[in-house]
Amino acid sequence: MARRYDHSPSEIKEMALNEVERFIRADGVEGLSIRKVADAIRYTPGTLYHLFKNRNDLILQVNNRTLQTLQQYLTGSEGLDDLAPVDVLLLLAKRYYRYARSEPNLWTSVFNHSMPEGEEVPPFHQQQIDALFELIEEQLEKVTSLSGANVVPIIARTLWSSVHGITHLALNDKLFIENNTDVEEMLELLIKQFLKGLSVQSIENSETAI
Amino acid sequence: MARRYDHSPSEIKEMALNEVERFIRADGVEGLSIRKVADAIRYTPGTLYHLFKNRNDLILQVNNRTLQTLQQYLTGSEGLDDLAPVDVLLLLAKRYYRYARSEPNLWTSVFNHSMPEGEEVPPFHQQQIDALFELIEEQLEKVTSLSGANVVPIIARTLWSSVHGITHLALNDKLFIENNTDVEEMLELLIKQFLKGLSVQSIENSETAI
DNA sequence: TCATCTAATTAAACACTGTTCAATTAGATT
DNA sequence: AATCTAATTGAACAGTGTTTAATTAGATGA
Repeated sequence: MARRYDHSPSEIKEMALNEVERFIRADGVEGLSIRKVADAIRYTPGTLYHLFKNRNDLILQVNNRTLQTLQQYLTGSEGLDDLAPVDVLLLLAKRYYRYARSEPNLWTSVFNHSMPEGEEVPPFHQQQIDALFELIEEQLEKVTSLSGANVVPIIARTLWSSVHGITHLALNDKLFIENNTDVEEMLELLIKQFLKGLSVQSIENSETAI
Repeated sequence: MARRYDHSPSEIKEMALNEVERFIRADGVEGLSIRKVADAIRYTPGTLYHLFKNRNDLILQVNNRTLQTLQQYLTGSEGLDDLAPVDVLLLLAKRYYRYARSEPNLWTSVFNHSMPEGEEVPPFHQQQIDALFELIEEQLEKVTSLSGANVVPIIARTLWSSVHGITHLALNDKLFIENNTDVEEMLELLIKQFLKGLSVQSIENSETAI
């Protein structure tokens, strides 16, 4: 059988990606099998290889979806506008962690993924990640002591990588003091101390104790 | 052929783990194949399954080795004793990052690893990770404003998770502003601001600008 | 309407993978 | 020398990603 036209190419892509997402959500990237995906949408592996470059392509596209969902999860239900920048950052950090907790396999798939040797992270994916950092930059710009500074992108990435690190270790059970460690408190600690540190610097108080 | 006694069980284990390490170092965890390991040490997969529980067991034991090496890399060549705590933390952070850069696949194997569903991180591995955090706690204890505080373990994990996060994103090319972003400067920024924030708090300056 | 063309789809093959297990056999024990 | 035991093997099972030649449904042109 050939040229069934049961579905348009983009319909098949959509169906495939939905299934890939389902498999990753349930069992992580390791639980993803092209044959199973093909079965689920009632096509064969060959058709998938016609529409996607390879397994990695499938994963990458679902990862991009996940980043979009995450972005919405972070910005959604707004009400961020009338909060102080610190509090917005705090809320974003907690939401970042909560999303990771709610979709550990999808989140892990995004951030444990790395391109096969020689291949570059495709631009559409880079942009999606940059968009995330922009949320943080936006808030940092509002902190008077930093507005207009061209260090903002670096500060944003430093702060957010830290939030990311706490989330990453917590999710992989590598953080334990006792198992009731409150991760959200750690996020609060991080953001408050880091921003306090920044404000001190800008107020020219550099040589305080330690 | 059976009961060759060419090598003792622990010799075979040692040889196997050396090969596993070689494969992970070269091609990452995905490049690891039990059959290839067996071939390399001139035994068969069955023998490996006699000495190890399964593939995950192999990985876990090499990951533990890696953590030991990392620990040595961090503490080695001493000379840390006559530095200020901040500077020790700075040095440790940079070494952490540099080690990750020098052995990206081994480092990634440790921190992207998670146990199969239902299984717990074995104690010997937990302890190895705790030992890492203790290095940080040790320095934080020396910061006068914190000595004796029972929050030290949490502060240590917060700070170190942040260092970890920066390293993690940098290693997976998810940090880019421009590709010449200086990661070590970010680590410096993080640690300095975070510690500055802490000292401000302890000096009772809580409500400074922002 | 019918032959031709084209591109979507398939089945089959290739070279792998982790894991299990019955059969073998080298060396220790009696 | 016969028996026992446990280390080691080979073969089998049930998968995996990927490539390719063959098929064929539907569009195109005569």
